[in-house]
Amino acid sequence: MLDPKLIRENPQAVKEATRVKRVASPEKVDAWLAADQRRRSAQTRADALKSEQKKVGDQVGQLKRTLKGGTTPELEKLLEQANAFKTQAQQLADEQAAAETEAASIMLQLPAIPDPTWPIGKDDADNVVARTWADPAHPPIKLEGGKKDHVTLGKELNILDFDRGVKLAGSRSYVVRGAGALLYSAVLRFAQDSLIRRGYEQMIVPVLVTEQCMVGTGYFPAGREQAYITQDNTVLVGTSEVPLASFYGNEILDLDKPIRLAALSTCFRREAGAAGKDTAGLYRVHQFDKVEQVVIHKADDAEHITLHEEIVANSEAILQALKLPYRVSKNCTGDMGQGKWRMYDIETWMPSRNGYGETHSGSALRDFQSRRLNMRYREKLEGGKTETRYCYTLNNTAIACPRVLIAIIEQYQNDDGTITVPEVLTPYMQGIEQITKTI
RNA sequence: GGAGGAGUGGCAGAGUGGUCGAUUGCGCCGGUCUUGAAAACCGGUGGGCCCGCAAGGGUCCCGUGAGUUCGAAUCUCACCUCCUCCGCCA
Repeated sequence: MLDPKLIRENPQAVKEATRVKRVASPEKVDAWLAADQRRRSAQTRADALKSEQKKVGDQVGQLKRTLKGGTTPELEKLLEQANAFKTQAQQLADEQAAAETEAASIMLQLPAIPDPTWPIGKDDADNVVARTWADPAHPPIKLEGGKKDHVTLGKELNILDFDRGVKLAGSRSYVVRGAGALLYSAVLRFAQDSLIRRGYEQMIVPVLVTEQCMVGTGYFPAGREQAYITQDNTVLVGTSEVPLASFYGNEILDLDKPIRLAALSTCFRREAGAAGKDTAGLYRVHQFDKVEQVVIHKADDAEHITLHEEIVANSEAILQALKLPYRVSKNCTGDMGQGKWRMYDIETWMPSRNGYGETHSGSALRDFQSRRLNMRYREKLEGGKTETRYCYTLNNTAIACPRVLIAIIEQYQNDDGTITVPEVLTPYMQGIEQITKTI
């Protein structure tokens, strides 16, 4: 959601945002302006009328009290007047409500204005690589000389079972078993510990949330098709960013310092419209587990940038500890989505793709979500006064399984078909340092 | 799932048709007093929207939404949430 004042004062900037982001359209901006104008006009008239109505109502009350149940021509006349006001006020209220509903509905579709320093572009092909990293001892490998992809390796070692996964749950389903399952949770636990050390509060949150949370975080209404919705109208989240960012919704916070949150949760995505894309393997699945970071802080652009860099650095530290080659890209405007101000993707090297695959996505949303979530804080001003402002929010993946397992399995494979467990994960692996076929 | 009860400001808790956006206490902020602090005393203390350069004015908000009424925190209906008891259950 945008600041209404901004749209009124600079509609051109919002129209430009619809263009570079490829979200909504300039016509939507004009439609909002018109609805907003109608809304305000109706309210001004309705408020004035209601004010008169109240005065007459008060007179009726006073008169009735003195008359104690009786009536006079004066009272009759006042009641007639009051009834006339009532009808008119109802009409204006309806007019106002209709315009309000329309304006609100359009508002939910409008894009936030992206940071002008971020790349402008159409889609992910226009993203700009900011940096690339690889441990010199663990460079990106290619699938040649007998090296295998994670599907083949996983099946051979019996740590991945796609056939039975599909039997249990349909397409894009999988089972991770044995040492693979240990590796799976080891990665997640390592990421959690890493964030705990960096001062992030661990949260266990609902993954089945209200529609309000989905709208509030900006996933609805645009992304309805991507979500599983239950017969109770609750929604299975595609990321714990949704419950984390919504956690303080409808509240006014005292924000002495940024609120740093992290949650491990299962995530669900329908992947509607992705039919035929990345069908094999662990890359694009309906259910996965992810450790997510969310930061809530004051409306301050400089701090926002610092925190955005922080959450990306947190994730890079995890990948570096795992010695996985990756690169960080600035997402161009066309690839960043409706609410983002800045966005980085981290892509990890995946030999089977012979390229980098997206494993992390870190966004800075300024007040886009907090306006939708009605999440504010009290800013102390000079002279002891306070002002409520909308918070700024950020989020980034810390690690997501099974997707990152593609990189781990393929990068850490040995010539004999075994997989070496990354050193930082061995404390979580019950003494297993190498995954071999055991079943 | 069945039967009852309840949702009021940061918290506690009054208020059952008008002068109530709401008594009071606690908390919080400012001040007086004090070497300093505490105590005591004095004052202040919610949010949204609309009009306005501003000062200020108007309007809405007592779980949510509809309704009754000239007028609703107060009456009616629906929904949501919480509590108690019973049943079932990881």
